[in-house]
Amino acid sequence: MTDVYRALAHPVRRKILAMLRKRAHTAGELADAFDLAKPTLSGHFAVLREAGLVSVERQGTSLIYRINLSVAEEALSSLMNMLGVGAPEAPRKAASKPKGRKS
Amino acid sequence: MTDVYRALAHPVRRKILAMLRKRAHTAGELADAFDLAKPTLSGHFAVLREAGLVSVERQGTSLIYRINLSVAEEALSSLMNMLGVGAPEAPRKAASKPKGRKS
DNA sequence: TCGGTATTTAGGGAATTACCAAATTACTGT
DNA sequence: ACAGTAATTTGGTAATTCCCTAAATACCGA
Repeated sequence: MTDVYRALAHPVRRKILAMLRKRAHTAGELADAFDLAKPTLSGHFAVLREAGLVSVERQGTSLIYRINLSVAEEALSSLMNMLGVGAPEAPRKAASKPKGRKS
Repeated sequence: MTDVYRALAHPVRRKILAMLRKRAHTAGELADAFDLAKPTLSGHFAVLREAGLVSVERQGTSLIYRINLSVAEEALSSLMNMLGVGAPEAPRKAASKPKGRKS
């Protein structure tokens, strides 16, 4: 679980996950979305892979990255459990945003 | 938000938050729960403070730490939003089976 | 004000992270 | 086999993280 939080701790990696949530992307497509060298992005991909947050499949010369939602949701569950807020198992209704009553 | 994820990325800090969810603790009580030197724990407290995840109040010679649930829940919301979990606009994409986990 | 308790700050070392350019691997079409 | 495209690995440096011991700060009671 530490690997997952660590992976989420970098803004570039969070943006990669957000892009992958919409659809799968090749490594090159993802790399083009950032103003960083490709080896740098390749390193970020490796962190996401090691956390289990993405999976990869070769297609010709390209590598297709996909988000692994079940792992990401586990992190979410763990966080919710730590905070003692409602579980995601049965989100029947749209969860309204918490209104903050303590402060 | 990066500060919050960064703070969550260390197991000691996550355990501190879990302890604080049950009740407020002094710095010394928290430090006693770990096999680490007190200055090390003090550093972890500082990371949590800078992320806004905890607040602190002096009471005599002790410092009382409390979890700041609203900030933690904001991180939760952000994560849920990033994953599209519990959100009204879930993508209806048929998830193709990712067969290979090459690693 | 002095001594004791609680906690942080200062300073330093080992390990990790983030970034880049250059080299390498994997695949495809000819 | 050769050249071209896609992506990773290698090797290097600067910045950051994590942990420690020692010193400083804040508070309290006598």
